[in-house]
Amino acid sequence: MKTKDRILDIARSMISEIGYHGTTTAALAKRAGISEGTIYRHFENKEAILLQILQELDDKYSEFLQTLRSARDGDHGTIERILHGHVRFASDNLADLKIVLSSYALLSPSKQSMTSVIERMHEFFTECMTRSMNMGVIREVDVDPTAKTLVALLLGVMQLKVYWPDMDSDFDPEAVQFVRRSLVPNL
Amino acid sequence: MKTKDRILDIARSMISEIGYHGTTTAALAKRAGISEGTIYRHFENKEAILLQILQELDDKYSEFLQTLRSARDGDHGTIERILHGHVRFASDNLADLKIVLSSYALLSPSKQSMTSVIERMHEFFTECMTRSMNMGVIREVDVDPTAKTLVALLLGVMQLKVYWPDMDSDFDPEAVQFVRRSLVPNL
Amino acid sequence: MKTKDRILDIARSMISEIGYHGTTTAALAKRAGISEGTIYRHFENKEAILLQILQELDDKYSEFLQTLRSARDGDHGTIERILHGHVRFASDNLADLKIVLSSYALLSPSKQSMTSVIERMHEFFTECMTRSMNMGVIREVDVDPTAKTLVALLLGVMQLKVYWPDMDSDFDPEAVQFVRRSLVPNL
Amino acid sequence: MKTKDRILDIARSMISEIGYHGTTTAALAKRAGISEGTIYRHFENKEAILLQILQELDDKYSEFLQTLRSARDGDHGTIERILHGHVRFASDNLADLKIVLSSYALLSPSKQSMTSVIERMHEFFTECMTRSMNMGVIREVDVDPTAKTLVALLLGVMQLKVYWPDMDSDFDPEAVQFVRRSLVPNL
DNA sequence: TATGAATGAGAATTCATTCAT
DNA sequence: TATGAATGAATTCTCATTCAT
Repeated sequence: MKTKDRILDIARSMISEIGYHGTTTAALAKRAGISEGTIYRHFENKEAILLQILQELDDKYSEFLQTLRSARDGDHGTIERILHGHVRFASDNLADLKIVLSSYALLSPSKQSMTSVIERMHEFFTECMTRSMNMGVIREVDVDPTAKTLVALLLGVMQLKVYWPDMDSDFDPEAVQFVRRSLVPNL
Repeated sequence: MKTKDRILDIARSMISEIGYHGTTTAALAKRAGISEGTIYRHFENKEAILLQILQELDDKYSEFLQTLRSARDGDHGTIERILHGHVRFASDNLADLKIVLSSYALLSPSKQSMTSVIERMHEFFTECMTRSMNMGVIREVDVDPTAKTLVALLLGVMQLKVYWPDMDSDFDPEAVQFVRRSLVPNL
Repeated sequence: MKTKDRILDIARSMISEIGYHGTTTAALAKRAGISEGTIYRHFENKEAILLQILQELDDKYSEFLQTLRSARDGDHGTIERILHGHVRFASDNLADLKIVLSSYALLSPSKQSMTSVIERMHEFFTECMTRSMNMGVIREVDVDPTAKTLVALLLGVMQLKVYWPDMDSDFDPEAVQFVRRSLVPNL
Repeated sequence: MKTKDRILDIARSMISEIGYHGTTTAALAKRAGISEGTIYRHFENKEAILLQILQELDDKYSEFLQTLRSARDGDHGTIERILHGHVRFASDNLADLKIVLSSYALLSPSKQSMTSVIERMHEFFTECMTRSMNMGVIREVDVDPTAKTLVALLLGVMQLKVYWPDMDSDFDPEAVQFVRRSLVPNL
């Protein structure tokens, strides 16, 4: 693996475990088996490492939404697919999510990144729900605040996944059922 | 106000705004109008300040649950009351929640505190839902994972409240409706 | 002596000997018998130390000019007094001058400080020469460029004093004579 | 141009603009369009680059003195020629002079180089003035200190040229006149 | 000759904590 | 209780120099 990628990899796991401030360049270099100066050949400063991690997550989410969009067909399965997809996306990117969730209050790049994800998520949900409502596969609800509710639910699910990892097992399918019961008529 | 309380107060607002690491003892002392040494008359170290803030939040939540418990009567209104109550509790303690949410990944006392709140919340929801189910006012659902789903939803709502304050207005009632539709039969 | 003054004192001698960049905060602290952190209780950063030294030199020069102005009487002695005064001022503030001369190309505060001194010196010479010419005690010369010549001469004298200290002894009086011969008629 | 010369050229302009310490090998390599390692193919270390620049200035000055010496004829024009020549030499080698003037307090090679130039200048002036005095074209003065005064004047003129470039225009001829008035009898 | 990634010693600066008054 | 000067370990970042290719 290229040195730059090794730095990113180690940084990802360290920041997700002990936070941005707890991750010192000295410790990062040591764990990556390189000298401290080498970090600065690959990144302008420590924040740039965080930035790149966040950017990559942003890109991965964009790509994920792209996939969902292209697969969406409006039939009964859509909502499940969207929710399951998001829950899965969260599982696949736990470390990155941990980083965003734990740092976005403190570091402006993190905040921007998180806000961008949230807004795109909200927009996507609004879009899907409008479609589904027009097709009659979900109840008539106030789209915007309901989309926000879904965003909140998914944010919370991620939080629990990240910080209470023991409860994973039986939780996701029920969350999806919970949403289905609320949105799909005649269940 | 006693010096100790002033320190706590300033610390609360500073930590919630700029985080635990961003809050230096020097700045804290300056804003509190005391000398740096004085902080250490009242707290063993910086972490002890955070600890006390978290403990107070913990206590406030215990008290809040107590109130909910004593008011609970199992009739149709219960779920709304619980949810509204929690949403309100979040609004009333925004600064503290911001502190927990932004620091619990990084500092073990914060993590413990958060875990304790989550567990009690989960336990409380389980309790309430079991009761309500026995009384027939909510559908038959798998209690444990559904309680987790509710915890997740509330966690997410808090997050949005804390970090996306613009969306507050129309959001809470719809979230409650969302849950009601999912849980209350024949709506 | 107060800690701040001790820092300034040691800094003055170190910077004049080994330059601004050569003077590390670590060495400065060691020689001042304090810890490195203490420096930053008294100065915002390293440059602030240099700034203060320069400011003090600036003030001393202002005061010096004030003295010269109040003592000036326009008789034959004036030119000698001004030149001798400046030469003496240079001797009395060798360390500071060494600092300005060696750093003013590189550090903007130093440059500003030096420019300010040069401009005031030039202005003062212009003033004195105009007076003296009106009184007929010096020849009719083009005042402005001649004042610049005097500034240059004094700058050069300082340089030699600073960097070729062995030649001091017999040099100053002759420099004054040199100027007298050029400016005073019928010598 | 050979790589080595390119390095020297870029180094000259960079050091004269931002100083020796400000000129990093990384920036130097970048501006020269070569890799950092290449610098060390041509120079043992960073100081060696400075050394060579100084040596070249030294050589240029030797050559310049040679020219002056061979052109000297002792008649009335000599003093003007020497002074004008030096002023011109300064103008022609501004960047190098800036380097010496700004670094000779800090780096021993620079100091040596400067001392050598000053001493040769002093020696040359002594020589010329002795000759001229014997021929009766200048007044009877104490040669050694007067030569030092001339050195000082020229040093100062260079300083002003280098650091107060706006005043150039009308200054040089007057400086020469200033010296003539002081040294040439019956003016 | 040339490269450029890697080095590591050292620089400035920060900050929680201590302690004599 | 309160002060505030002093501490010193830790942190981020720089940069001349090396060396395998």
